[in-house]
Amino acid sequence: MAIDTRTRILDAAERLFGERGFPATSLRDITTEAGVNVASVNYHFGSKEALLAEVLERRLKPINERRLQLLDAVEARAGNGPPELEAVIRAFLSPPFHSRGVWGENGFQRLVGRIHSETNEDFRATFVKQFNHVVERFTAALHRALPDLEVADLRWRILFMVGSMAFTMSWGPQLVARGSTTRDPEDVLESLVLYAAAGMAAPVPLGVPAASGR
Amino acid sequence: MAIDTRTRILDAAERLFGERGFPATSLRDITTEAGVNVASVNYHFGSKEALLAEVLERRLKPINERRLQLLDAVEARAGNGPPELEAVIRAFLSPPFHSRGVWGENGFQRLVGRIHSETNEDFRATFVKQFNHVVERFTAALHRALPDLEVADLRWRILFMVGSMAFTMSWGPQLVARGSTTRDPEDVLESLVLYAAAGMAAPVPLGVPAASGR
DNA sequence: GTATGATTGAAACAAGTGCTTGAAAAAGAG
DNA sequence: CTCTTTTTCAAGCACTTGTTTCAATCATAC
Repeated sequence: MAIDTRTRILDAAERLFGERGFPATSLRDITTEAGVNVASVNYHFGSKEALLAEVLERRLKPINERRLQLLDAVEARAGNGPPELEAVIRAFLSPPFHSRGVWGENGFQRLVGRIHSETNEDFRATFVKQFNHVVERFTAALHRALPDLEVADLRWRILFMVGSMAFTMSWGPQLVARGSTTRDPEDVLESLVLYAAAGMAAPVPLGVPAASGR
Repeated sequence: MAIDTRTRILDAAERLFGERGFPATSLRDITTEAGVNVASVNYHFGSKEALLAEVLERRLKPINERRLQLLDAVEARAGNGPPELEAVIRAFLSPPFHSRGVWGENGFQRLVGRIHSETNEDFRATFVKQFNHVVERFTAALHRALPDLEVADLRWRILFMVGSMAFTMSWGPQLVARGSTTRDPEDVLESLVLYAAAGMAAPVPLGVPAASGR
């Protein structure tokens, strides 16, 4: 059955890309693990890179849809007033944490944390484009929640937040494994939300807008 | 001259690893760029992986030394009292920002952001070990600055902070290039310090220590 | 000078890469 | 059943990978 082969390839690729990285995983690794023929990857997906794109999209699409859905709810609740900061941040951060098998296991979260490193610029550009809409909506919401913060500053802080999230996805399992800290993912998410909310609301840097001396 | 060949290989490797990633960069890419023979890599370093280790150490060692030096100063200034939170964080974050050629250019910072993704577990373990001493000293200092925060929580927040830093190194240049925000590195560092300090000082999650319901 | 050791160079090594081929098998439609 | 389309398979494609070999070259000491 065709669809079964496709899914098995996607599952194996997700696990192995997450574990070893994209360039370090060969099509033979994937097809061996999936128990299918090498040629089936090119038959079903066209190329190794197209396979990666589909691995990513399969998980990211529902995550981003969920983010927007949660943001809609937060904004509806706020009416005409500014949305609540912590709620906006939670809407952004919680979906990836609740996407199945967060810690290690299927390895998808680790994969996300490393997209930047392992793909060429063209691929990255199309990947980022997928996020643009989501990022812009959240930027706007955060701007309303934090009117005193310049958008330029806000963009940096969003990058900081995404970095914390991605890094937690990548290294979190290792941190937990070493036993120096133990918490279930829900607690980690909560901790991250509080951290990010406080960071977002941090005092604005001194100096005048741009071109300020240091 | 031997030392010159070594350095040229290191420089080329640093640039290319940073730009394309470790697995995606071949020894021939490196030696071509460096203008040396392929065999010289194995002659001088032993293997591709050993080359990576030396590329990392060359930059990371002075950065970590500088971090400890700055932390010493902060702690000396604090005397017997708790060190100032923001100063501790600045001691940790500023050295990599001041290590030559921060934004893109030589690409080392980007390389750091992606170590996790592109190396096997053994390599990663030895890499992390290099950091242990630094991380432990900063964990202790932050614990004194934030006595109400449990160490388990603190470790997560340090991970968040490192994530923000690594991500800023990786994606920052791209963000700047897109023009949606412009700031010189010094301002970005300042922004990151304020963000991290606020996050660190965020209220402690509800619930009792461990095993709390959610 | 020659001898000694460290470095470089062109060429080749075996192994692995992503991808294609063309025939066999399976599935679906009439 | 037959005919057609979709899917699988073993084999092979041209090419690249990290690493090794061994003779040529360099620097230095005697």
